[in-house]
Amino acid sequence: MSGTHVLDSLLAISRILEADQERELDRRGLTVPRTHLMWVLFHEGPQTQVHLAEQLGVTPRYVTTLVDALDATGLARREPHPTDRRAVLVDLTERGLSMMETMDAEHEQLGASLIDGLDGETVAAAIRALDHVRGRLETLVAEHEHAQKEREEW
Amino acid sequence: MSGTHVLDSLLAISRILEADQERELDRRGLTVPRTHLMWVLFHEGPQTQVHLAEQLGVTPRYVTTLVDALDATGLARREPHPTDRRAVLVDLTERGLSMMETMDAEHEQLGASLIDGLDGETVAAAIRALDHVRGRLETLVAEHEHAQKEREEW
DNA sequence: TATTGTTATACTCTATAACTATA
DNA sequence: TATAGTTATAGAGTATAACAATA
Repeated sequence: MSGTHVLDSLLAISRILEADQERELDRRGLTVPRTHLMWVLFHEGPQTQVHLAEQLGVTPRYVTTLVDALDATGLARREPHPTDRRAVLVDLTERGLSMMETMDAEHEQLGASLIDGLDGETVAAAIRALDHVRGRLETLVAEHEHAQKEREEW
Repeated sequence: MSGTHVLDSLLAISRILEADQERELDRRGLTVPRTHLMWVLFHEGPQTQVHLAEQLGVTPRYVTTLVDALDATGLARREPHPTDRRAVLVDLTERGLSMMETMDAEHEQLGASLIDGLDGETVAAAIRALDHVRGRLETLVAEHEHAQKEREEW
């Protein structure tokens, strides 16, 4: 009963966060996967496309498309890899970097404003519960993946 | 600081829930928006396409595409509207219905299993916090929308 | 021979604009 | 004239398969 309440609240919050994020990105002419790619560059520095594909959980082919789009809009660029002539290093441009800095600040601000008005104990309990839920979910997902592999073997 | 923790936990949980959901749907040959449409039919009964478009927050044109796909896979069907010959009523087939029943049960089970192992007080505090966060988010989104409208007026 | 990235192709998500049939 | 749904078109997300250049 209350478990369903927790799940439904989480799903509702997800939907709102996602919709708000998409609207904010749209306003800047960005899209979710492109921003995600820039986010990785922002936090981990220049990367090869294969590495980006792993980080983002998408195919290398799709990274080509994303980088093409970011390049065309002047947010990222390809540079030659210093030692491997097959590979390129993708990096943020000045404009891409300053955009990520702005978004990073907004992220912090949003986080603070979410718990604004809640007492410390409730926040602490919520953090405990969220961490627990996250752990449970990771276990469940692992089980699902296991079940799927078994299925695929037949 | 802890606000960012809450936000990051929520985002991480969203990502996991979404990825897991997509994998489960994929396994059944479904997609997220098609399932969402079936979910509405399951909970609210047969609907016109215009009404479905409103419920799902998409264009009527896209509902046509979704219903076409569900029809082609035998999960939903179009029926003539009893009084308005322009309109159709979309309804679940037997197979669509039983699929929704299965998913509904799994949803309940997932909810229960998420809080499995947490004491009642923590769960209560988490629910309080989540409801608060949701309210804050709704306020923020409304503010964003307001700001956007102002921008558009110039 | 294995790996990096790209060309070719295809399906799904989603929108806008124009149109048909009916209200 | 307004509304319900569809044809036409298009951009974005995403995948697989085949291929080129380089390791």
